[in-house]
Amino acid sequence: MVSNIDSSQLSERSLYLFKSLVEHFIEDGMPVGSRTLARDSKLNLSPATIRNVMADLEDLGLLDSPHISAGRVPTAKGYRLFVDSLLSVDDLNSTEVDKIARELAPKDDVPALMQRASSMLSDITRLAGVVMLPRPEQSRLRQIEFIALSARRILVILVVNEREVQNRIINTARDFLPSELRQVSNYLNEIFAGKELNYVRATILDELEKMKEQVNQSMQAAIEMAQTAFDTATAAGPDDDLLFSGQTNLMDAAQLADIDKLKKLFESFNQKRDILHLLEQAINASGIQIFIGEESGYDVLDNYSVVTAPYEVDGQILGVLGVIGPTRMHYERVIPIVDITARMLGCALNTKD
Amino acid sequence: MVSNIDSSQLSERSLYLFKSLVEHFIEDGMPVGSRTLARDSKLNLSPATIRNVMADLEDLGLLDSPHISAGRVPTAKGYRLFVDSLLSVDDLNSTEVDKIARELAPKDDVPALMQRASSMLSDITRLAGVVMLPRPEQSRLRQIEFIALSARRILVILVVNEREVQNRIINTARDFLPSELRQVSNYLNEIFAGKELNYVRATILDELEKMKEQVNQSMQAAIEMAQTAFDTATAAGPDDDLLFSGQTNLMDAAQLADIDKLKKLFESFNQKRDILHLLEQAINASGIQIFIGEESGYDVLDNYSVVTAPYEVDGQILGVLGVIGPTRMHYERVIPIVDITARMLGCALNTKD
DNA sequence: TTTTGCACTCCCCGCCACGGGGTGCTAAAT
DNA sequence: ATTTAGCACCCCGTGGCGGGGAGTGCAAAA
Repeated sequence: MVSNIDSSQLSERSLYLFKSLVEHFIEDGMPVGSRTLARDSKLNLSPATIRNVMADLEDLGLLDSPHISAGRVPTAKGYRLFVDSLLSVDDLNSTEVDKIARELAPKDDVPALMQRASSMLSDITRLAGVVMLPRPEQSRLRQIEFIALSARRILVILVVNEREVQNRIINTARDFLPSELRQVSNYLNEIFAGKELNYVRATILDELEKMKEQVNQSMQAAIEMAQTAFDTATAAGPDDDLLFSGQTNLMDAAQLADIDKLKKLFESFNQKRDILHLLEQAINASGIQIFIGEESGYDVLDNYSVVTAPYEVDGQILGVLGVIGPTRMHYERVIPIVDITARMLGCALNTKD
Repeated sequence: MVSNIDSSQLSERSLYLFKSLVEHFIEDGMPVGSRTLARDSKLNLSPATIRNVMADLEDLGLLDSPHISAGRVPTAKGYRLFVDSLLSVDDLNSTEVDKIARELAPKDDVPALMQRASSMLSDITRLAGVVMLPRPEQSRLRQIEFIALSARRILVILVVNEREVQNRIINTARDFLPSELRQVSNYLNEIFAGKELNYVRATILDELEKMKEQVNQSMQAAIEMAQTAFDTATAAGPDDDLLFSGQTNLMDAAQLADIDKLKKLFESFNQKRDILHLLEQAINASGIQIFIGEESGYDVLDNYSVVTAPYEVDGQILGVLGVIGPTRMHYERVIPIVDITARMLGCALNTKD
């Protein structure tokens, strides 16, 4: 982060050479030296000249050499410059766009849709895909119903956001009749309908608690049941709000040395914590967001980049999706894919409501 | 499978040596030769003698030598003999038993319990754990309810096996009043309650179809709705009936060559198909079941073993759980762990009902 | 400012030698 | 008839050595 390089600070030529170097490296993963660069770039420059330029770029922290006398390799800072200022994004080949559109047709329920979005991302990019599900804070309660399983075991059904359904089973201290349950749910629906889930939890339940003495017995029961229901509801929430797929794609080029890092990365996929935090950062900065290597602040991501885009419905951001792969990835391809997938997912979610 | 070796076909001594060889190899993963074996076994035999024995064992297909002049390594057939006749199973250290018991305390819903069982297995064995969820065939429908989301969108709730809940949203051709829905669900509950899900799908729905003309309009609606509900219900079923965990444990010892196999294995975890089939085989043979290497018939499992045990409630097998790891695993530890986890899971499921 | 020339560095590869751990076989010992 | 000793042999892993290749930095020429 310290002193990022701005493209205006460098000559046209340096930038051009830098760009081709990065492209070259992304292509075949080997440190690239002055000779190769001299050969491949249209500029008719001798290797020596290019060496000078490269030395300057190295001083600026854009390049690194694994050893003296190997070629140069882009640093995280280098990728940053490349991605921010130098990258010319591919136009997506229309069969791919079609494929995305087809897969994300709004034909079934939200979780399945999300799952397909994630698989899509990994399939097309041949990297790992990730989709962050809409955070529960943004879910509005639409309806609450109670069904008696037996006299004291009651199934609570929360309908959220028009399409999501959550269930809990709660055990009550005393028996309830079906008619009583209907009363309770009517009462709660009146209070809760349209409210935000967290708001319900944080505020309304407290208020209800306070007025508990002033209402009749049925309503007291209602309040208690609501409390238990939302209590257990909290617990189940933030567990599976990340959907990964295609992790195995990352095993492709893995060298012996990498496998250890890869293991750590996979573990952090399982724990979800780090990745979740990262995506939460991305949720606010609307538009494509790219985290390169350890600059993300999570050292499991050393040597890996994350490309994210938020998806939204009616201008309201619901979540984030993206792709995780080696820093040395084809950004020019990945970026538009992530971008368009986010848009299409937004559409798919929209038309369903 | 061709001509498995029976321990009675071999001399006491051969068996003893074979056993120590396997143990030795499991311990440190290197081919073991006559010298080492002569040194470590209490028998006072010269390496030469042991070489003779080993040559015999190799002829029987129990051992293999990676190259002439490396030590010997057990074959799948060898492991089979070892596991079937030679293995002395560890007593579980009581802190581990406690841990399992604590984690599998029946404190919450079935999916979470299953998930914890899987994590447990992988944590304690340091291998990959897998739990197969109760197959839908064995689920009895307990209750069916309809909730109106709007006039034409109806939430169907299936309560299955006392504790599982499934939801679908269906769209109807005409409007329904809540009172009408109550009628419908009463009607369907009367017919369906206690029936097996698949049976309902396969048989009852057909019968209903036939008698459709003879009943009144409400009942016709009921029949139609039941049809749609169970239609969509089928689709969602067999997707996530396997819970894996601790896959990353398998990356520990992975050599460069292994990583390719490992990738294939991980991919088959994702597709679930092969593993599912394997576990389905295990569901009938009650008790611990061990699949060694490619003898399972799935070549992704080449060099990996699967140790499984069915878990049951009231003598009724609900599913299978197990552990996947390199053929070279500590069976004497893994087996009792899988065994006891299956039992405890059974208990946990039982006390909840 | 760019290029040429040069000395230098480092990795990679093949080669060789060698030691260690193993083997099979045969002949001797028990 | 087993078991052991001895022997020749195998083959992997390591380490040292040399050369070729790719790349570098620097100084001097263009």
